[in-house]
Amino acid sequence: MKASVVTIEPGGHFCSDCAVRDFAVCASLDPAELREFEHLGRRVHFDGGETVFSEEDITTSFYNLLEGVMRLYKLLPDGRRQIVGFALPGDFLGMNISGRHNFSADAIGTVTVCQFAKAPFGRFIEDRPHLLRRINELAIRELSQARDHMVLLGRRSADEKVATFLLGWRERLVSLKGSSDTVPLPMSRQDIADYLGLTIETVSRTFTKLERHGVIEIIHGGVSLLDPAKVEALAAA
Amino acid sequence: MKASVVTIEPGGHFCSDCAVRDFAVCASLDPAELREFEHLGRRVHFDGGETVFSEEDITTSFYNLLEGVMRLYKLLPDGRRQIVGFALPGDFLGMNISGRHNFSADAIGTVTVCQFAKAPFGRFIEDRPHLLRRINELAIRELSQARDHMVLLGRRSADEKVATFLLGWRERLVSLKGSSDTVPLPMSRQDIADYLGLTIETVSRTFTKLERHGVIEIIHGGVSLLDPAKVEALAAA
DNA sequence: TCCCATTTTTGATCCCGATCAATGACGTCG
DNA sequence: CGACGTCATTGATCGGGATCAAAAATGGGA
Repeated sequence: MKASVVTIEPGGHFCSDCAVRDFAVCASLDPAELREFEHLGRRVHFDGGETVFSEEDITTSFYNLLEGVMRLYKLLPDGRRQIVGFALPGDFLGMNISGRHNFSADAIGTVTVCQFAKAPFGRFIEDRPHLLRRINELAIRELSQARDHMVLLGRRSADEKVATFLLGWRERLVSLKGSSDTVPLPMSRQDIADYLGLTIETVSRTFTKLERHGVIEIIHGGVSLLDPAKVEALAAA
Repeated sequence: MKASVVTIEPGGHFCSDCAVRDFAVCASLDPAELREFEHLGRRVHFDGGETVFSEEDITTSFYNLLEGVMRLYKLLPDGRRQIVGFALPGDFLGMNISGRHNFSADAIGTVTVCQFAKAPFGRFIEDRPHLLRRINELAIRELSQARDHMVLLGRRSADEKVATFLLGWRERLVSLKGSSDTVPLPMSRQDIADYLGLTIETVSRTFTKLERHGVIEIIHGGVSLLDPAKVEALAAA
């Protein structure tokens, strides 16, 4: 994990043709507000493996993910890692009440974020309840996902975990890029293991087992769901 | 789990002398608003074991817990249960975006809630951004707790889980009732197991082991922390 | 192209926590 | 008070997933 070397894009970007305009926080803003909002955020790039912010860092910015995938995780003092989620375009990161981030966030592959300084963003929200409502909506959705993930971590077997992960990840990609039985997996096996509360070996073995049974095909950078119904049956169990 | 037979208190309750006035959602309301707010909620009692609302039920009310403890949980189709949290006085329940509750909630022992019909409550929030901000704050705090719990479920050993649970539960009680090394545990061993992603036997054995080592004393309806530092050491590991 | 570092897969073995089973401790009701 | 139902504890055994170890695949970079 190297130091976070960011590159700042020159100007010339407009919220109105932003890729996540319609489903990120900014979806709640009207065209006039959007022009004002535009001045608050700036696009920043991160390379794969770079850390965007760390747990316990004082929060100075919020982030709107525009492109790429991020892993969000917490570490125990002895180095054990739990990935609490993967962020995709449209996800809004950095909200907290302690003034510090409560998890770390790394880029997986190249990432583009829209970065907002905390204070100006806070002032902008102040008299725009619809934006606050939007943020609240996103928080509540995340909370629901977090609870689902607790069930997975606490009560599901390795097979169920992997099957549930594949379906859930596919579902999220579907809503971004449309339906497909080919599921790209930009994250490493170790990332998947740390997300599912397993070891890398168990994840690898489970993938291999699913492939042997003709349920999936392991392809470069992802898997292909040969028998989606079977995957769903495994996840439902 | 019997049918939820509720008893509705007669009138005569005032938000101004409500026990949770200062730290629940209503903490964000000024005295004038509070008088209006008063008409929206009504106090309802539940006996131990009664279900206040169920996962997948259409949300018709929100709840502000006034007295008692609740278990919040999700069930898998085959009956496995994951408790996603315990609610204490001041906790606000029922927010969701799907229009359905995404977990079930039972009373553990006798419980009093302040129940709000969804529509009037929604209307009341509409032009009161400070209340919305308060709700958002509570959601974000819960999200942070949810992430902490994911780390526990995915990456901690049984001993660590139990020690972390005891400390976390004590901490929550401290902020309600003040400090004490005696930790009341109103929930059953099965509840604790389903919260920690363990079996009842493992929870029981871990308690016994901690007692044998002189770390805790198991008392009627709870435990006493004989060596809090040792418990913290176990939880930190 | 080959080399070397990293990641993934596969194999062998172990152990923590689950499961199966029985006993003990309460509380409640007749 | 004693019988019974529920919950908690304890014991014996099992097994899923972890750990330890090595081989295979992948991917840059010179």
